[in-house]
Amino acid sequence: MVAERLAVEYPEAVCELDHTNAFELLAATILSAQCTDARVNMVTPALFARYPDPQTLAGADPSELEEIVRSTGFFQTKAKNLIGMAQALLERYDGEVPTELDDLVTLPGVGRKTGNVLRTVVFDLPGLPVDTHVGRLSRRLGLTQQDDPVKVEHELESFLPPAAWGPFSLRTILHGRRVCDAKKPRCADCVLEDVCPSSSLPRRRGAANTTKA
DNA sequence: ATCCCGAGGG
DNA sequence: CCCTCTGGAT
Repeated sequence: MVAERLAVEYPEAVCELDHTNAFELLAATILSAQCTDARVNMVTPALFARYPDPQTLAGADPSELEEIVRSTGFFQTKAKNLIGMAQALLERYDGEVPTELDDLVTLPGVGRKTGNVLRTVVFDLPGLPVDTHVGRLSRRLGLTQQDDPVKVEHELESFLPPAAWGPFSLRTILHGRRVCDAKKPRCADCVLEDVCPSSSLPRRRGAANTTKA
């Protein structure tokens, strides 16, 4: 139900982190932690020009890399993770980005959210990235009561078909940014208002639909 | 003051 | 479970 409505509203939801291959998306997604994708897209042109592949990134000078990624926040950690990620790709994966989540999450700076982004965006494999938007909207919509992103991910995956995982995540993120933002959700402009238990709009008793998805 | 496509460590 | 890491936008 909710997933279908979002599909109608955002038919072409895409990942907005600029990239031309899996390695670039991996680096961009590592930088996206607690940072807007627009900000990430401001630094990645210089990043990819200076370090176009795992070989060059693995040998990067930490302070030079820190200056390039500084404006994305957590810059010391992110620079260290980017170098470690590139070294791990060379040492353990022949310089290629792995496709299995269990492999992806062994890379420095890569957790389930980042791994699932890679799977659904560049590998066309099942992956449900649960970021702050997906967690917040899933709770507001009554799709889960969980707070832990891993538990949210598993609960959503239990009633959504694998082919819908990625698109649901991308559309939920778009809806979270445009309409259902953290501070002041615009319920009057929301296509899910009639089925949302958290809607701030007046509504007659019992009008909210309780079925999931 | 609060949030942004989090992850790692204790 | 908690805490820390960080800058930019609103």
